[in-house]
Amino acid sequence: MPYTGNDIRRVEEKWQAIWAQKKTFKASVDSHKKKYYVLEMFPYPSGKIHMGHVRNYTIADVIARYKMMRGFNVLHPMGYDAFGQPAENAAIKRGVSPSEWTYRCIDDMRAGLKKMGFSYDWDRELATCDASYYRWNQWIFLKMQEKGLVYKKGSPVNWCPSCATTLANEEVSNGACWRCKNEVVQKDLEQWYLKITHYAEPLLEDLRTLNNWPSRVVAMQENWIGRSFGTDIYFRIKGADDVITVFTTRPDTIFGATYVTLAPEHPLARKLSRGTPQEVAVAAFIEKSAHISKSLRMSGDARKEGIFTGGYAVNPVNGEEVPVWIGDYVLMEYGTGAIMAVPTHDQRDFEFARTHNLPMRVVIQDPAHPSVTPQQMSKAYEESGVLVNSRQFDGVSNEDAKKNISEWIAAQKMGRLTINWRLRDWLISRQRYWGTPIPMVYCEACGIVPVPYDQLPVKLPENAPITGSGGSPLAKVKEFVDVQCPKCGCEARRETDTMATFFDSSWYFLRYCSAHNDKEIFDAKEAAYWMPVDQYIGGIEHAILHLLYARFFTKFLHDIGLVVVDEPFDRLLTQGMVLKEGEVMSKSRGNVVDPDEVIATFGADTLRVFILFAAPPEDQLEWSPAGLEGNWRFINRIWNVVENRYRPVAAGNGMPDADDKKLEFERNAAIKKVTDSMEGGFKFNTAISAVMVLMNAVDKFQVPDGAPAKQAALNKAVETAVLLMAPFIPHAAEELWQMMGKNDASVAFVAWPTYSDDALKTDTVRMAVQVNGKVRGEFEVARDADEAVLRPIVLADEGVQRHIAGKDIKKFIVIKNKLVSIVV
RNA sequence: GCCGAAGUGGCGGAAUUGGUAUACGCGUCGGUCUCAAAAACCGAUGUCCUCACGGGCAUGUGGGUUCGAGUCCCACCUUCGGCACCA
Repeated sequence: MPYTGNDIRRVEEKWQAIWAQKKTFKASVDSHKKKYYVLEMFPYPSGKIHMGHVRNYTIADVIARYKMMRGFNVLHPMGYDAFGQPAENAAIKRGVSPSEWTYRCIDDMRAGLKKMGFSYDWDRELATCDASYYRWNQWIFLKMQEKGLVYKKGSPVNWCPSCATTLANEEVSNGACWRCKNEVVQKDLEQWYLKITHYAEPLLEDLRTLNNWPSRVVAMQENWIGRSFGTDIYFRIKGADDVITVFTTRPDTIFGATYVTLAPEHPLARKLSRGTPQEVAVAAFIEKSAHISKSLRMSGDARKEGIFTGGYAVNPVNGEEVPVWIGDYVLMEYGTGAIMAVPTHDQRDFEFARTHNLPMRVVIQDPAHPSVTPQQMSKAYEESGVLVNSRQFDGVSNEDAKKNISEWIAAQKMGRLTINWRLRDWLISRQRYWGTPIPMVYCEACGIVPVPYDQLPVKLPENAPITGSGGSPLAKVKEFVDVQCPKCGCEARRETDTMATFFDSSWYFLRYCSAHNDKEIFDAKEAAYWMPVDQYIGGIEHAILHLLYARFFTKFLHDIGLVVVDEPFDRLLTQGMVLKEGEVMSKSRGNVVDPDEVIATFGADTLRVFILFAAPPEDQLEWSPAGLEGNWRFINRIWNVVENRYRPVAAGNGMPDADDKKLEFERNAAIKKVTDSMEGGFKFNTAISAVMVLMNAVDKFQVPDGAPAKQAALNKAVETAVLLMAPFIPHAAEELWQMMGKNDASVAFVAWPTYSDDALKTDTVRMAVQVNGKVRGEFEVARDADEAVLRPIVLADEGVQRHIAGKDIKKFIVIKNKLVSIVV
């Protein structure tokens, strides 16, 4: 009977019920067993699970189940990243409270996850919107505050008008909001920040230890943190006490600095113009720059607008007085907001200088044009060369000069060596309701006061008016806002912003270690046992955002002595997207395939096999109904063999014939191939194909009536196939294991099959013969045959003779058991 | 511009890391079974020349190393992703 519709549902539901009832996948600390922590990036509960979830979690589940069979003590938890804006949008649109909507979605997600048969320890399930979870967000915030890593400051921030909230730098991509894709604007606001920059160095350096992360993720984080070594150089203002500090990575060009450029926002920009004829024009220019959006100002074809301040600065290396300009291409937020301009050797400065008719001087000689004058140049010379016009450094290569000049400048106190980071502190306050309240209180007398630890959690009130616009909803909840100052007891008011939801997900992997601890954030001993996460799986979209924040939190919690490790995720796998007709599945495109419908016809096991077989886990995956059916057929073939050909038999003890040996070879080869595929980076597609090859051999293998030895050989091969497939098709595997009369409680913990190298050594091998690099023949010869044996056989062959007849044999190369290469 | 990943049949993709390129699956074609169809099973399937035996050409392009290159080296091309007026 084929394994179809109702049958599949019956079997899958049966085993899901058994796993739930017996808590088959409950994990607990066992110091005698080696642990393995498998984690997938937990979902935002927005409704039912989709194919992206299915792929992500199937990958994780197969790894978890494989490791169980390998004897590891596996922790495989699941939870919900439950705070966030969609819940508020749902509240506005449907009139349900964010809480109600979220918990309803969680129920739907959970049902979908259970239907897939994932091996979670459900006792560790958590949702970040539970007060039992977010109180520890507040706890971490206060700890960070205690350690000086939290501050509030007013400055220009990223503001998404459509989401009506601030955004972290990491949440802005190409000037657009990561969530709604609308344009982000700058706004001056006072906001809470976490000093992630305090960890810039270890966050960058420790990337080198993450050898099991995809190199592109490492590269992306490197780019994001963006360290550049350089030199700060002090330019005194002529006729004033002020000093302009410029940052440069090209101190070798200092003698070619013919002017200085300030960002429009630079504090000295306006000041320098005071009392000069430029004063009015400068004020107008600064005003104008302030009103141009950042993305427009930074856009590719920028025009290099600027204006002379009227002031002059002194180049410390040669005492030269150079004009100070304001240029819109200089950014206040990078370096010092001021640069020394070297138009001959920096393309941007070159364009600016040409536009505004500023002086230039060549200080690095282009070997191809040794006597070129600035007037003759059509662009800046940014390559290497020898210094000229640079006094005592003339004749030095610019590579050496970088070091020599910067050290000389530092020694002369004309500047100092410095490091600049691209990474900015993490803006975490959001003007939204559905998030963790920031545990701070404003008191007239005491200022900003942290909520004492024993008053946690600061609970999110149920009844805030949510409109999606017009400031923090919590500000309108009087009972929430009004509070006594924890310090002096006077009337005070609570902070009404909530935390960015990336705060919640920055440490959830630690909470899983003791998910229901209500005394501490987590049990340090449990965390010491389970951490780090051995294998983390999730989408590439978190390459910077979540993965950077989680690393930051882990380092902080390590530094305050709570966790042993200082990197949370040992191995990282970023799964590819699921496409249909070449496009990402999405509601707006109307090309989504509902996992439920697939499960209803073919079962979760088929869906799992399809999604793993169709492409390597990191690659994009194209949805294919035909492929899905092919994978269902494959499961059916195993099912049919167990049902129709597997017969319990007393171990036969006849001599194995050639067929038996062949089957035993295939069985061992399959074990080796599947094991290697799993160990060598979870190449599920080749693992499954190896079992397909084994099943092809099983199908060909004949068992005549009354041949117990042959029956036993077949049984052994079928049992192996079921075990090798067990991580992939957990429901069918359990059922088949039972059908074969095994009485293990669950196939999930039956030991992974092992292979013997002896069985893989056949008596004879097929070898190819090449003549002058081209394959001209094939031979079946005894294993390990050497040249003495091979030479006569090979040379006698007609096909080979045809190509070597009448020619001298120059070389006769034997690659044992593989091929013979003849050169004539 | 800088950094990262990748280019293999009609399609998804294999290739023990320098050793018989195209495993496995999908699709297509042919066959068995059937009144017929579906399902299932069996066989064929890179491409060109040849009735055939055979042979030529094929892993983005062009070179190189080697008895032997999808794999190593050099120079390109294309695609995807990240960063970017970052001084």
